Amino acid sequence: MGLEAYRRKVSEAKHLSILDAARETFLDCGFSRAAMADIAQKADVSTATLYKHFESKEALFLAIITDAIEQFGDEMPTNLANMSAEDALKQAANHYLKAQYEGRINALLRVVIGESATNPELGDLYYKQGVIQRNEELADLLKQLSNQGKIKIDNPLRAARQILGLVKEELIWPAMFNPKHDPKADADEAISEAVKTFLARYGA
Amino acid sequence: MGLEAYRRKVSEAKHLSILDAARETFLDCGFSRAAMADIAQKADVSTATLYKHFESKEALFLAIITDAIEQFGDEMPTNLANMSAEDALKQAANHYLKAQYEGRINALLRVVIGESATNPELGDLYYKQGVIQRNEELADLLKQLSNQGKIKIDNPLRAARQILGLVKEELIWPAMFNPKHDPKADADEAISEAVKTFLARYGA
Amino acid sequence: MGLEAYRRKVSEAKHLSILDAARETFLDCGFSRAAMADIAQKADVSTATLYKHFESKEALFLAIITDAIEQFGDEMPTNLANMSAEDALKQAANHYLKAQYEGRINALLRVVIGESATNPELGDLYYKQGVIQRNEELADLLKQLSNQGKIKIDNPLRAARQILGLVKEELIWPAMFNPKHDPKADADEAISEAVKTFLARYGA
Amino acid sequence: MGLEAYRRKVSEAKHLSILDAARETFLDCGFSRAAMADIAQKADVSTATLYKHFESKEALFLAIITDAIEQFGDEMPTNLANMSAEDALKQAANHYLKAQYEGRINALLRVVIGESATNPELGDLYYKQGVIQRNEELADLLKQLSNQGKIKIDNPLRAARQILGLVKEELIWPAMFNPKHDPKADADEAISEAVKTFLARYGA
DNA sequence: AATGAATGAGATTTCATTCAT
DNA sequence: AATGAATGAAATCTCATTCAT
Repeated sequence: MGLEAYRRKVSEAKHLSILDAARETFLDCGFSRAAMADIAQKADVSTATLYKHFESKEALFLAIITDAIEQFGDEMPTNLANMSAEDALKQAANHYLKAQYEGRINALLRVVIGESATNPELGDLYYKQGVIQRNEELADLLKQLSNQGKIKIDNPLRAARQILGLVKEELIWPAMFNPKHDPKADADEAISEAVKTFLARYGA
Repeated sequence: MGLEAYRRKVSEAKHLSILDAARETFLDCGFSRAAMADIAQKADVSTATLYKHFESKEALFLAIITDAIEQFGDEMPTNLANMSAEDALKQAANHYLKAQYEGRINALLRVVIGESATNPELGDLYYKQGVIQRNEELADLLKQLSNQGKIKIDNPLRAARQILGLVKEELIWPAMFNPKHDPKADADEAISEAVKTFLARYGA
Repeated sequence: MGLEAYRRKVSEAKHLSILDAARETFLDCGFSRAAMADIAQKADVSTATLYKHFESKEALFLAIITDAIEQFGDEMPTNLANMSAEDALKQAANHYLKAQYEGRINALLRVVIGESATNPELGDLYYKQGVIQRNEELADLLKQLSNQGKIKIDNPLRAARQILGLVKEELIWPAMFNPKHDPKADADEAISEAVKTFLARYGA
Repeated sequence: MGLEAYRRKVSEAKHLSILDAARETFLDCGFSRAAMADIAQKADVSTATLYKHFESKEALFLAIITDAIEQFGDEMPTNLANMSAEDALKQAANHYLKAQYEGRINALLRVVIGESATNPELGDLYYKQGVIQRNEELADLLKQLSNQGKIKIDNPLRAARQILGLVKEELIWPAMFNPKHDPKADADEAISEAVKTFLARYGA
């Protein structure tokens, strides 16, 4: 079915172009300020077409969030366990940072947090799939390091939260208030200090 | 001028009542969803009066934020230096938590973060006055504890950020995504663990 | 309170002007084709003002219907019982007709009937308040005539429906399909014939 | 041309399926609320095909009405003249009722009446072909009964309207306001009473 | 011939802000 | 000074109709 395949291809292209435009708009403007007409224009379709693809502004927003969440997890490097604890932690932190800034996850976070007051299910979804799950991935790494005797940990999930807390406070939290925040200057030192504090307690 | 004084008093009362109503509305609904008409009704004034007191919705919102910021700092207990480092840190953390939850600072944070994408000056203001400044107050405490030989710290501001990061990750961050989050169950243990990690590095 | 009174007067004037414009528009165009913007323009107000007075298109429509229904009943002349049965019935029929055509009740009927498929409560309301109630008023007249021995009736409500059926089939039904239908030419004869048939059965 | 014949057959099948779907939709929802996309879906064709068969929504609606009108007249039983006047009239009334309710003519009527305000030609068409013509069929029956000396009538058309008016007022009119109206309970008595009044004037 | 996708035009509704008294 | 009423501009969403394949 040449026709059908062609149509599917075009439709998928439009779908992606809409998602891109919506993502950009929502992350730049937040949910309320984003206008469906603007999104349509950016995606080079009519608003009617927009509504053929997503049945409401909320549905479109949710699709953006869900999409973003689904792409989490690919970011954690896998062979960290072959390194020293210090190097593994630093590299994990760097990967995390890169994803947050280059993937505009910080911008996403701002919007989700801003909407959480009036849309708690959204906040819940993001927290469970976007926050806790990533914590667990880090906890897995810590468990491996612990099994290898490189660190000593009894509660890996809490330990994961602790090192994340140390890193986020310096490198993520400021970006919540400033969309142009650039962590480059502070990153290495902040990560290094976070790891130092972490290992002061958990180092073997 | 008894009459003039009376009028001023009434006007000030209205001003406060507007601020209260606006605060409640903005924190519940976020900036965009909050309606000036609702605020006026809650404050028991007309919309026209609202605009006599605040020239725009943005100005009103800014006043709320500024007000909130001004009331920071009253929360840090003063005589912590007479305690053990552990107790002082725990008590400071508890005070911080109490202010965040009882004063609805978490709700404020959600809104400010949500607005920071489109209103960076606001984010900047809040971050400088509302975040950094409180960090510095905590840094002062750490300095005192350090001077008394109870802890060993070379960079008090970073240390302050570190303990705050440890506490916030467990007790504040979840509330960003869930307006009904209640930290009571976890608070003591989380604080205790944060202090433990902190002192593992900085304890005397 | 001069100001308050003035405002009330202006507001009531606008309210009436909106009702007039809405009535005209709904009766001319039906519910779906009537546009709130048109109604606003005809009433010389903005659409926003329209929505200050009536919270939705449906509410406005319902107000029109309710208003119309409330004005029923003033149309039945009261001293018919002093006449011959024939004259009384003829005069009642004429009054009925006049109300239907001059008051645009036929137009109202068309719209209500058209909406009844998708809005059964509306149909129910109109049937109970607008149809049955008027039947009962006519039944009262018949009862009086019967008590005076001018006619012989055991079931006044059915008799009322019967004479109304005889009249409506000739003079109202055609207007349901033709907004410009004018009954003048046929009215006298149709009424006279209806009364003749009616009295053939119920005449004393 | 076997292929062409096949195509014609398929096309005719689609035509009928469209008509069915449109009839159902229009009668359920009225003209404005009926959506062409829904009709297409119900008919299992694309909207483009819909427009190949009917050039506009109005044309499709008109086709439905015209179709319905064309099927009138098959409903009047033919051998009524062999009965007593009373039985013939009762049976004619019953047939009429059955067609109205089972054939969804009442639903059709609601829609046509609702549209007559903005589409007078439609109302005119229906009134002439759908109302007057059926009246004339009944008038024919009355003429036959009259010729047989069973009733005495000088103006058969008016007499037809009269008996129809008597019946419709009780059994059709209520259904105009209530799509779920069921006449079963009242039908026999109402018809019997209508016939009684009719024969009081016209009985031989 | 048939279709799924696309859209322009328009619908209802909302709201920050101003105006007349 | 205070207000209730008013509004322009814009938001989301719908739908009859057309187009590219």
